[in-house]
Amino acid sequence: MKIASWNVNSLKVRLPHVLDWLAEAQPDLLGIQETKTLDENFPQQEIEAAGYQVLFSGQKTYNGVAVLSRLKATPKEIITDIPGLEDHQRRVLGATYGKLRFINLYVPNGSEVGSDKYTYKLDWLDKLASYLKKQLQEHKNLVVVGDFNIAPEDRDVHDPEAWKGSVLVSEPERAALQKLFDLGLHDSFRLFEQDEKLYSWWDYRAAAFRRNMGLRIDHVLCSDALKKKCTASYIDKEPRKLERPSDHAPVVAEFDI
DNA sequence: ATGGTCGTTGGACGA
Repeated sequence: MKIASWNVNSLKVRLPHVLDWLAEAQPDLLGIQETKTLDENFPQQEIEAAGYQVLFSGQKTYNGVAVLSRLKATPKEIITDIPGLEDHQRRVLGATYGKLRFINLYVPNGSEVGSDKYTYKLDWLDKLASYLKKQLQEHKNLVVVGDFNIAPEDRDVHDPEAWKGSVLVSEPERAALQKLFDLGLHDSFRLFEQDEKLYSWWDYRAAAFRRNMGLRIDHVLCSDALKKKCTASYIDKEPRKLERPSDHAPVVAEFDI
């Protein structure tokens, strides 16, 4: 089973790239973030025509998440919020497909360390950890994907000195992500030997992609049981090379299930 | 990483 995550930065603009990538990569499950699309405008027909069933939770202008599946199972136990977290921002979409629990997240960016948005991010991650702790007790096979807006380690940052202490890499953010790892959620990417300087996001500015000035902030996390069945994990840079790309690349993990 | 661009929107704001 092939599971992926992609922050598309507007599904309206990126739909052609998404449809091309579905045809090319053929993921079984894809979590999409930053659809920036109201549910009433969601391109459901086009995605279903590509052979995928789809769930979505959107809002105007900002945020918005969707889950695409070509599995036979009907999604159950659908959630669009973290229990106990009052949030009008559409950042969460979870569903159970057969024996697999799948949660797609668009973690808050945090803007700047010390800002209100940063506080919101840390609080959001704290509530998320409580929820995922319970989810792990209820679901042996749990996959949590998304744009986490956190680079776990310095090797996930093109220039750690320049980025030191700033949003996306700050210690409180990394501690919040580490807390998820400590619950027994594994960064699938690090289960395998990887080349150096592999990232999932590059700023649109300053020709950052061409210069590979990126961060690895998009992740596929998996529970213990799935860690044992994970056979590959990688970042597909190809869509980032296209005309009018998202600033993020799809991240992929494969499981022998 | 001085800023540098996108996307949404119709002037900023968020990332």
